Amino acid sequence: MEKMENRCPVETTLSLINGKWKLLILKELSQGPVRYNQLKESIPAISTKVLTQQLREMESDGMIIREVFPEIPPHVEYSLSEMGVSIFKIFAEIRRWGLEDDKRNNPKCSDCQSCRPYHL
Amino acid sequence: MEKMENRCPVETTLSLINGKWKLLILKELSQGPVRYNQLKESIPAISTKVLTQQLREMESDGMIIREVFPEIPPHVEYSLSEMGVSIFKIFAEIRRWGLEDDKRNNPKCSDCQSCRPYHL
DNA sequence: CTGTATCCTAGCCGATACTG
DNA sequence: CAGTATCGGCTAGGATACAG
Repeated sequence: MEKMENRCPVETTLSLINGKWKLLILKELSQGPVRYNQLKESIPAISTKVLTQQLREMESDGMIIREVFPEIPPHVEYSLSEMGVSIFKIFAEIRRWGLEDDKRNNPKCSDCQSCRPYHL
Repeated sequence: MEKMENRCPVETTLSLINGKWKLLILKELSQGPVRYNQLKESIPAISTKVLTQQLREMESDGMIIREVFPEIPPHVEYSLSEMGVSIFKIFAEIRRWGLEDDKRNNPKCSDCQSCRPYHL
């Protein structure tokens, strides 16, 4: 799913969250603004490189907002944009579907490796 | 998003359609049962290997049904299962979201390379 | 007609070290 | 604290040839 080549709203929408960690990031930010290292701690398995990468993509997609406080030491806060909130709600819908459907025997979200405290 | 390791309904759901062509296949099947070569012709850009691969995955995920008619030459029909229909509807919802949101300047789905006659 | 079997590539992702 | 820079592995997907 390349970003600029597909013209399908569904694929475009899906490409917005198709990084390996974007849903998780979305979830973390849904609690309110979070700093870089807080994110890193909430999602220990992600590397700094990939975390930054995904954050940059999400920012340029307009899903999240990156606010820099000109202090020393550096201080950066990430938060959901309005669009970030609305797409997050969509995936709450999907979650509902995923849970409803017993046919697929979905184990309830209990111990995603980096997703312990909350549920998507 | 590995299939058997994640426990998140959202990720599980997304993994169901995270092949590059699965949405397209879903769409083709939504019109009714289709034979292998019909699919290949509707989606010319896909290779036989990948087409078969994705079909097999979708089948084992319970989204589609593969029916073999014991004839010569071989005759195989693919169709949506009940679950396939229901997930397809979800992504119709997403499409609606994608189209509503002008902020992302979604070009209307007009000329996906292999997605001409219908819209997702 | 409905697929396998090979071989190959691009891009995602990770580990680790380093920086303003 | 909030990131770059580098190197390198893995795997989904693609091209092509062949088979029952």
